Amino acid sequence: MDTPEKSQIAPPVPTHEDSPVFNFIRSLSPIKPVKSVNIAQTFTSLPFTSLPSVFTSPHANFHKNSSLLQRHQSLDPSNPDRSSGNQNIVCPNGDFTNGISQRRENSDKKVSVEVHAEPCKENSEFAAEFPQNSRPSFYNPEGNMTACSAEAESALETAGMLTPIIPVVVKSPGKQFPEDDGQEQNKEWPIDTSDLFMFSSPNDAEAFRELVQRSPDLGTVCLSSLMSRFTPGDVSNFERLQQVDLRSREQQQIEAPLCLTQEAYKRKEVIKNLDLHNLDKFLGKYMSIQLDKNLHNDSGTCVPFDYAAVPNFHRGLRRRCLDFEIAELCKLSGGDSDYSHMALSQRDQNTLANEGQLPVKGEGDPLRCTLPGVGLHLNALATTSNDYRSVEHGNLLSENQLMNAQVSSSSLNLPNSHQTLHESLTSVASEDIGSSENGVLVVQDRSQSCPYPDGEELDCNSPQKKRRKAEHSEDGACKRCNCKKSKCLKLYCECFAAGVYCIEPCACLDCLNKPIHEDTVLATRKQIESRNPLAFAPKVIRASDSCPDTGDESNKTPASARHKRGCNCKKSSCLKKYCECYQGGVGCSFNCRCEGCKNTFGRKDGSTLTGVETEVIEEEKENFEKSVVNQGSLEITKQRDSIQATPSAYYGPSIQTAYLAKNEPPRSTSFVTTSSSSGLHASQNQGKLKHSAPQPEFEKHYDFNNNNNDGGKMPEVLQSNDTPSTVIKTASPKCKRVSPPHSDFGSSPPLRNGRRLILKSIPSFPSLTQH
DNA sequence: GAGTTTGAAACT
DNA sequence: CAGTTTCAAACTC
Repeated sequence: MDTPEKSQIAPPVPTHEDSPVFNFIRSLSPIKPVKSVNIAQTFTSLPFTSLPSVFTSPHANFHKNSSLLQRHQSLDPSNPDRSSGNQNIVCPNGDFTNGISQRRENSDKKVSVEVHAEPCKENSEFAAEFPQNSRPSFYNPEGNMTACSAEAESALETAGMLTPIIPVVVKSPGKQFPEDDGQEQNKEWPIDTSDLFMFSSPNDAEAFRELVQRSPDLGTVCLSSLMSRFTPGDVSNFERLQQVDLRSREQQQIEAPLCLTQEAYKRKEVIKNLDLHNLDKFLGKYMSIQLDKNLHNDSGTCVPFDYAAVPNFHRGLRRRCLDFEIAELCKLSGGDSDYSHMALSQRDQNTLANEGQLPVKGEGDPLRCTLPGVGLHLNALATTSNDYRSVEHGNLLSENQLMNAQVSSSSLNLPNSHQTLHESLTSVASEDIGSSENGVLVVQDRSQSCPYPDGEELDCNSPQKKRRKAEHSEDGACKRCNCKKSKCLKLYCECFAAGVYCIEPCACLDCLNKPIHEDTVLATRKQIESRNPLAFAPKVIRASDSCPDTGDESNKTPASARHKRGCNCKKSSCLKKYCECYQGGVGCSFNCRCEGCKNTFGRKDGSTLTGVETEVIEEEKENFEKSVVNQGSLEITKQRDSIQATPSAYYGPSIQTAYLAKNEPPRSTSFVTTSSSSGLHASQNQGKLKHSAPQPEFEKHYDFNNNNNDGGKMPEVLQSNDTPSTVIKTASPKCKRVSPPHSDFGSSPPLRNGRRLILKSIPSFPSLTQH
């Protein structure tokens, strides 16, 4: 336990009154270390000039949960004695428990109070999982940390701190941490140092913290800056992570100040239930980078978090999409697992739950101010009002994403436990990372971030804006509805149909498509899916840009895709957006039952356009494509998102089993994936499919008698990504379209160009059915 | 902005 | 499963 180093660093302190801790405590005169609300405490002697803005955030109360309270000497210049002599504290027994330590740098410049947590047996597995290179390093590189439990505790108690102090961690860099030698019974999680002090107001507390953060040369202080803006759940998980990390800390010659709020401690049981694998990695890397940045910046000064510089976490995946699914997912994974605190503080979540979305307040955050539709992002955070079960998939951030985005966030929305989700998200290319007002990280699809160029406020009530909205809201992006009677619980509602919650820009009435009505939404969704398993599937199955065997540029045109079910236009000639094919930018196919089809993207009859007609149509097409720019990639993204964020694998049925359930042989196929998406998509999809349903079963329920392609051979796509495949029945409730396999497409212009429709994957779609 | 048209969704 | 109704988006004025 006791190592020579420890003795050298921190000789025992004879008495409590004379102990460095006691002196240190006394030096903190501005703060009366008495837990009594009756005692007015001031911070007047501290040179902070303004209240930290952070306190206006939802984390305003977070000082209670702040993990680390550290002070620089300069905090209290009136106590010169603090700077005298080395006052390292040695933990007499060196037990690796918890505690408070006074820390003094060799340079005698830094003093900090740190709370350490012991390694936790229950976390040992995480230690193994946690990559060494991603372990957090919240340490001052040169810091020699020692700690004392008994002394510190006694001293603090002597000083009048009534808050129980928990045993202490002793650790010096390079020292061996003793194994958890049977002290489990004594194990308690350290309390928040904030609890050791009473501030006259939260502002004081925060000001104190802020002040500490400004200490120019106290690198580790930055940690408090970081930690102070975590949600309690973040902190608790982070602490847990650190506990895990303690075991191997000696290998890295580092040590971390551990911090754990009482609240977090109370949540220990909850934390225990979490699979923090992803969290660990995420937090580890994130913190590593953050702290490394903070601790090792060139100037040697603490780098405050720049909220404005925080990229938008909400861009990248799906906005409010799939809240339904995640809610369901959480339910499936055990409703008692509290994922919520990983994403939002309770306060935040309450706000969310009550409003269906987070209030859009961009104060102090230019980014948020300027981001149109930020509410959309926040919508992604939709949670249940009670248990916060919902965590948007988009919240799952891969460490890669985080790293790439150079995260500088104050608070973390921690990923949930689903490794698969995590993995799937790591491959999302179009993600940015940002933070909400609450610092909640949300990943959102860029394409769904309503990127109105002028940053104009969304107003779906304006026809022009509506139109533009539509342009930007293809395939579920930025859906905004105007429902009056459907309560946004029918497919009439674009939001609902797109699998997203309605948000502020919606002009719907009596909307039930909100997180607070999650149960209703889910139930309705299930009901609809029971009627039509593909009801929430992408309507347009887009061709891949990676069709290897064609190289035909036209393959990338909308004509290479098809509406999964086809249209039924009578009067619009498939030339207006009434036509779903046209709206989706795809040509009509034999699946369509339209009359007088003049779809410029491809007529149902496959008639060839020539001469002027072609030119006109091409022009039209061009214009259209401008309006749905990136739609192709969007579609891919969407499909990928669908798979990633709400893969049917997570819930069950979906397409793979849909037909099985109906015992219907799949017939023609509007549901054709034309070498859909990218290989990524395909591969992922396949992977997911494997998860949810045995491949053979999947194959069994689709008609692969593709006449024009493989003559009924099993599509290779099911074996590899490059295989042509075929047609899948659309699963329209009414089976409206039963087209013969696909010579149809062969006759259509796109196919005539040599494109082959390849069933690379079945776009996933939300399926809530539990299995 | 109000009214109309349109076709999908829902219902019978 | 066809016919009808409902619905909301698209469109027109």
